[in-house]
Amino acid sequence: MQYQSDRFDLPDAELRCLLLFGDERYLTPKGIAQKLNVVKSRVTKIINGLIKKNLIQKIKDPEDSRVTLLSITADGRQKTDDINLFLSGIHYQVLSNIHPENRTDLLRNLEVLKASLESVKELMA
Amino acid sequence: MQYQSDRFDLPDAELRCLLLFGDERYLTPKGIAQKLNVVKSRVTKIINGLIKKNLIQKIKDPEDSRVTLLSITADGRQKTDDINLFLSGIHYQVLSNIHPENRTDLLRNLEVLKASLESVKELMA
DNA sequence: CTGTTATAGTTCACACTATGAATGAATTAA
DNA sequence: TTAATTCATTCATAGTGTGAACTATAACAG
Repeated sequence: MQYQSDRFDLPDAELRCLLLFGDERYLTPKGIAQKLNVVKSRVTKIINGLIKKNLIQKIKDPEDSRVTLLSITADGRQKTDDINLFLSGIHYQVLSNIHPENRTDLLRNLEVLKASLESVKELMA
Repeated sequence: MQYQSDRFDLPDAELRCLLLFGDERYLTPKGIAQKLNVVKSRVTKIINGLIKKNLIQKIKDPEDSRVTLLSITADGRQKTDDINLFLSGIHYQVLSNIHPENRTDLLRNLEVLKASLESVKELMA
């Protein structure tokens, strides 16, 4: 993650947040908090950073003035495009280093590991 | 890691640091910095936390009074024993959730993934 | 032997991630 | 129309981490 921060002049959390706008037109702090799995007050700070950098903008929901609607700006769109391009490149490279005949096997094994870890996590909750 | 912190009343970094004393009798801040892969000033803080909690202690190296020798206390030893017991339990559970006939396969695949990730990391350095 | 030069550790300012309590504002429900 | 709920923000707090400046000690070179 350090790479991304340095490369794109964005703290890690802001980068992750910005990328959420690829999927949806408008996001609310509450929704972002859920997606990023952090608390709302944290989202406030992240958002402020992105607004200060002119990557997203904020309007009030006309339906319910308690809620804030966040949308990405043109600058922000440019930035996410750059980031996604970079990430795709990495993903492609990682993939190309793994022989095609090993890939399904690898994925299956990762699932096995994941399932095991999650079941232990269950036990501890 | 959150589990450990809560369970053992130790911040993550302090826990990791304390566990280093399983291997060696005396550690220096410099050596700890290398093992934890952080900067020396960070180690100073971590160490102070552990000393305050009476888990490690500090003496001056009689050979070279620039260097500080850190060693674990009885309390600290007790704590590491607890932690290691807990960790062993988890490791055992994780392992027991993975069918023995899959284990070597899993390890092999993780190596494949690791190698791939590392070679990409190389490219970017 | 004495002045560099290097090494070990600390302090401090800074940046970032994250939580939770308290607050203000708007909405919903009784 | 109160009362309860919801949304977002602010603030205090805790933690991880870096890097520059500084102190003290040790090693080295003339």
